[in-house]
Amino acid sequence: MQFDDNMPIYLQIADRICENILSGKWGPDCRIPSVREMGAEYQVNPNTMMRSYDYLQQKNIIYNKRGIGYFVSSGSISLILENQKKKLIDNDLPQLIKKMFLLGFTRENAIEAVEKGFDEVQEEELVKSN
Amino acid sequence: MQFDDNMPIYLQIADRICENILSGKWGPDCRIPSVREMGAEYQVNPNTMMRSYDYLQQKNIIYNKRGIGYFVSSGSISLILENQKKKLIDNDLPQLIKKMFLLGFTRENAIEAVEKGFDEVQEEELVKSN
Amino acid sequence: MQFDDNMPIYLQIADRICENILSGKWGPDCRIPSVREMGAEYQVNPNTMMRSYDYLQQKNIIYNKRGIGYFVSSGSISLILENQKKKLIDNDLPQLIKKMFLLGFTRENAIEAVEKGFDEVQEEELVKSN
Amino acid sequence: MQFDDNMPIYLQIADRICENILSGKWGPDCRIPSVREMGAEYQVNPNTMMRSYDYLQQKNIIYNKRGIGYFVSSGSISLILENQKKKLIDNDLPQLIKKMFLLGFTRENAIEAVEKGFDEVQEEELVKSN
DNA sequence: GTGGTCTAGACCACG
DNA sequence: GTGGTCTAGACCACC
Repeated sequence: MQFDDNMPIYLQIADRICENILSGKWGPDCRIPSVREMGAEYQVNPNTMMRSYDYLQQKNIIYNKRGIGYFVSSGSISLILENQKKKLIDNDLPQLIKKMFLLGFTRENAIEAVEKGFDEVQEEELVKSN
Repeated sequence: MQFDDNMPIYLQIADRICENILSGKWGPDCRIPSVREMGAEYQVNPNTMMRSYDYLQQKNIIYNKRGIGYFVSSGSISLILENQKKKLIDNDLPQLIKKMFLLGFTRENAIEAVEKGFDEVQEEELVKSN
Repeated sequence: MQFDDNMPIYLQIADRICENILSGKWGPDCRIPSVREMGAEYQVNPNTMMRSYDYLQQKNIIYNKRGIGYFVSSGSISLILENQKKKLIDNDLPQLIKKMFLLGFTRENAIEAVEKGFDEVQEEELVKSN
Repeated sequence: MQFDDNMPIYLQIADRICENILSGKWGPDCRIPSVREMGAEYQVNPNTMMRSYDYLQQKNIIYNKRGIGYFVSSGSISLILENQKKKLIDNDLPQLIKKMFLLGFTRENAIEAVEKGFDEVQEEELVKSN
């Protein structure tokens, strides 16, 4: 796997794990691979892997059974979505809007652009689902 | 000034300087404050300030006259802005909107969030200009 | 059974066994269930169960007849309990009370907390014995 | 410094730092020694030291200024006391009470013992303050 | 100079 | 076998 140099590897891996949970690869209370297995898969030191697990456990997305391994929490999916939503609203969106503002977009321009963008995405998804 | 912990301070300051240029505070070939003055204003280490100027100079947004100071470049700016605008509309915005869509935002939710965000930015900028 | 994450499981089980001995469920020289039976009851790995027995045997609380099973020691227990009681009154309790005092508990707070705690334990044990 | 083998070193060091804050050695917004300095003092690897700081930052007891160091949070003292109180009520006290129960203390015995212990501590502290 | 991340390898308690 | 802790040493971004 390729890693983006602008973000810690352990966070990128945590994101990947979240994706796997969201995609249904690992359901609730499913055991995820051990630190060492996962470390081998991502070609990463077990310590680094451990950090990803630590991080996810701290966020209540996975939990630990001692001597056995890590497991997906039952509420994990909603927690992940909540986290992502929070990040989007608190960081991504304001950042983009500020950029638009500085580039001379008026309030109306901005809204219009979003409406247009949304319609396109909606249509795209509609097509995909057929 | 408050800094976002997720981005280098020198880049955040560079952004602020760009804003000031865009807002017309500093016109073409206008001398901008010295590293020390600016450093004092933003309560930041002069080294950090210097990095911001370095970065902007590298981007041809400001230029340097030795022994005198830094000045706003004339032509390059609008070109850079055009590029940014294009990139924003073609990449950043659709990407974000898609993300919102996948996270369950409805068209109305999305527009509402953008309106709210825009108003906040607008107000923020108003405050800053006083 | 629920386990406390801050203590080894085998020690927690050992405690439970001690409780059962104290409560009279298993009298002196009474044979206690096999490692497998007990492991099944507590839903625990037989290895872990074995560790509990090892630990208790080492403390002379139970003894082993090869090929037959584990048995409750006769004389040693009451002596051990006496020791524990002494240690509790002389060390553990004063230490905890001092801590409470330093953390701002009043005499009334402290007594109230103990009463509440005692009632909870009592109820818990009542439930368990059913 | 001597470390207790039953607890991770990084947590023991975190406790020591808390004590130093409580004792007033490091007031609010005071910079605490760097990871490397502290690591040298406690004869511990900087990574381990970092873990202590991580832990305390996560608990909002210290905060970080990038490139400068770690600083004591303003609300640190009440946070520390709160944590300790919580730990006492949730773990230490119930554990002790259970022990007392199993050792044959009645509710009245227990309360009496606590009253006696509290009075002794109170008197002790009175003497010390003169 | 500061913290932050990563690796490599070791040891341990626990199941 | 599992995770958890610790060390040693390296490299990096940032101030």
